[in-house]
Amino acid sequence: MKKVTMADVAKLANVSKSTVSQYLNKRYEYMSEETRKRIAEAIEELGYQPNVIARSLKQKTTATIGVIVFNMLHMLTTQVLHAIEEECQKRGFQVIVSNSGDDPEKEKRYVDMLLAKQVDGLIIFPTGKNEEVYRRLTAERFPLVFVDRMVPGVEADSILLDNQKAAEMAVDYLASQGYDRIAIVTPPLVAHNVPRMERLEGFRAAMRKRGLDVEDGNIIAADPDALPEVLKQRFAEPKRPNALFAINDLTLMGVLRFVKDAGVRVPDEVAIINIDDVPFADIYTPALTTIAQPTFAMGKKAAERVFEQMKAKKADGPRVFRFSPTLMERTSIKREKK
Amino acid sequence: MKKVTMADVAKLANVSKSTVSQYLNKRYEYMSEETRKRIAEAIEELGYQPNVIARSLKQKTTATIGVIVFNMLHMLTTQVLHAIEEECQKRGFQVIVSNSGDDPEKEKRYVDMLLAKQVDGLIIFPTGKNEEVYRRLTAERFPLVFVDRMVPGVEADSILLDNQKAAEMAVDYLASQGYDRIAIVTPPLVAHNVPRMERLEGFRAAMRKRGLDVEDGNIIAADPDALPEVLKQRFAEPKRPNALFAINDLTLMGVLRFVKDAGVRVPDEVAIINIDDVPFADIYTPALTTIAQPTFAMGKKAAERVFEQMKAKKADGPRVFRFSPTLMERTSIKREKK
DNA sequence: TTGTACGCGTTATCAC
DNA sequence: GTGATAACGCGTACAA
Repeated sequence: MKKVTMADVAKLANVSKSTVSQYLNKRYEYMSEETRKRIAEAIEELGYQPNVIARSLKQKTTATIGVIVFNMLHMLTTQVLHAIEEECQKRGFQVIVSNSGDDPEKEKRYVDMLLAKQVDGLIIFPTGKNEEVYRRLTAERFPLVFVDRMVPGVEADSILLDNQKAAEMAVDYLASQGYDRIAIVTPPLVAHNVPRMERLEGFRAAMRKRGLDVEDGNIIAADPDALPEVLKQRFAEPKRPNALFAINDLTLMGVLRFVKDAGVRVPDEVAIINIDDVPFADIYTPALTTIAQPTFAMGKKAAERVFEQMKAKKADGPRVFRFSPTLMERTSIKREKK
Repeated sequence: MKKVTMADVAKLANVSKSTVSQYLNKRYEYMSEETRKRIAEAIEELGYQPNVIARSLKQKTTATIGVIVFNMLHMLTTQVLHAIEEECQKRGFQVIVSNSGDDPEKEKRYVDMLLAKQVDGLIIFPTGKNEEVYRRLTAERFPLVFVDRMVPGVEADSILLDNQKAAEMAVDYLASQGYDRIAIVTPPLVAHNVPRMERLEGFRAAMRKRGLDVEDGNIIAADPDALPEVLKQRFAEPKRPNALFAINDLTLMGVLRFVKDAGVRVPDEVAIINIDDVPFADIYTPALTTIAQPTFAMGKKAAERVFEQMKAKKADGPRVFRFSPTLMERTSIKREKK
């Protein structure tokens, strides 16, 4: 069934393969009205579908880009992916998605597989622990864009949230409403996780600027699962925080779990703000004030950059794109406190 | 850089392309220890990467499957996709993801594109409005699996929730706790959307079995956006429902929006249950009782079926796989009411 | 305007 | 054991 080839069409239309090829590539000027019609009919009759593989072999381009993410289940990933896919479809490209599960070994394997499949570009949500692999790519000027995290020492386009600003936004808003004992809640801090560190740094800087203390006890780092317990302990100590800044949606879940279990009232006893605009933010009680990432714009940009790199064979210098977060003011923070 | 080909390796190792090919396909018996070593070295030295495209052209198989979903942003989609990807990676396959946005035209285009790219199989979350396309596929015995929705009249493997059972589960649980005025909340009912109809049917059947009335006013169908308003009106009428059964996560959001805005207390004034285990179910107050779909198992099965179809060239008869939902008992329903 | 011949990188089939 | 040589399906000079 699928064995209909150009040759078959040519034969039926009484022309040569090359003419059919011309037709397929819309170079109609090179043929008579007559033959054009015959070819069209032949194609229709046979239900001919060009074999993209054969074309790729010749042209060394597959109209496919590879995306490797470190966690497919993250909402951010889903949304960015969605935008990437949309942007690619517009250009007739398709997307191969791979999930590294944050495992550098897997990530490396997938890069190789994707390369072997001759993808025209790569968008990676990097584990961050494969410098050599990334570098090999950039050295060859292979179209590459990092998303969400960036890799120090690797010169590639990177699409990132303006993490410092996001943290600052949180602190500023909280402080402006009169909160002074603000704690940051984060997954364990690891140096290679740039955004995490940037958010912490932004937090520190903003607190300093506002003349607020950052006590050690108010940097709460724990795995999401352990978080409720850790928070419980912290709240048993003196000088409880009166505001919690969750660094992402996962830690937010830990925070919410805690306030629910411990019966801590929001925002009366503690205010909550977080990065990532979770879908249930405004049906939650109280509605959650959040700092949203422009996920769609980020995905779109990522795709655009790959295409630009594909076009411009010369490297126009890797760039870092910082996207501004948006404060979604709701009610998990009391206004004008004090 | 990437132009290292088999010929280069062959030259460097002083053998012919065929021998290199043998080596690559691990047919070591056919060569001396000696040459084998030389080839290995040559490959290493040149950093040779086989060109999968060329191989595909010859073998007519791409180790790639295509997935077309109707809404990439749905959580169900994400989770099923994740399982599919994992299952494919195990077998060295990769996944091209396309989003139809529930637009039949787009869906059709993507099927064609994917076919042109010679994918070895297709997993589709179907719009349901492309019967001819689907049928063309099954007629050619092309490996095809439907997920989430099924298409009447098209004989293909389908991975589905046991929708009747899910609805029954909701009604049974609600009834067993003493609720009698149960309303079903759903997006607009359209005939080609099989799961939606099945859930409604299951609801009706279960109510009948329990001897409960289904008043017209208690079948609440509206677009998610309009839902809060529609519910508000319904609750202004006499004989309010004392329990709401949301058919999926989207309508659940509408329901929650409504109870929040209208200040209706859950579960005191109205109980809530829904299909789809939303991530915030147990940090919500009250914790949401839900009926979870085994998304991971469903995705895994979908992938497995494609592979089985690929293997067994003869059609072993299309099958429908019904997955049993799980009741996640939480607190949005009062126990032992009355 | 249309046809011929060759190349793309592999694999398969035979000889040697 | 190893090596020519012919496919695979399409694009493209170049010739006609």
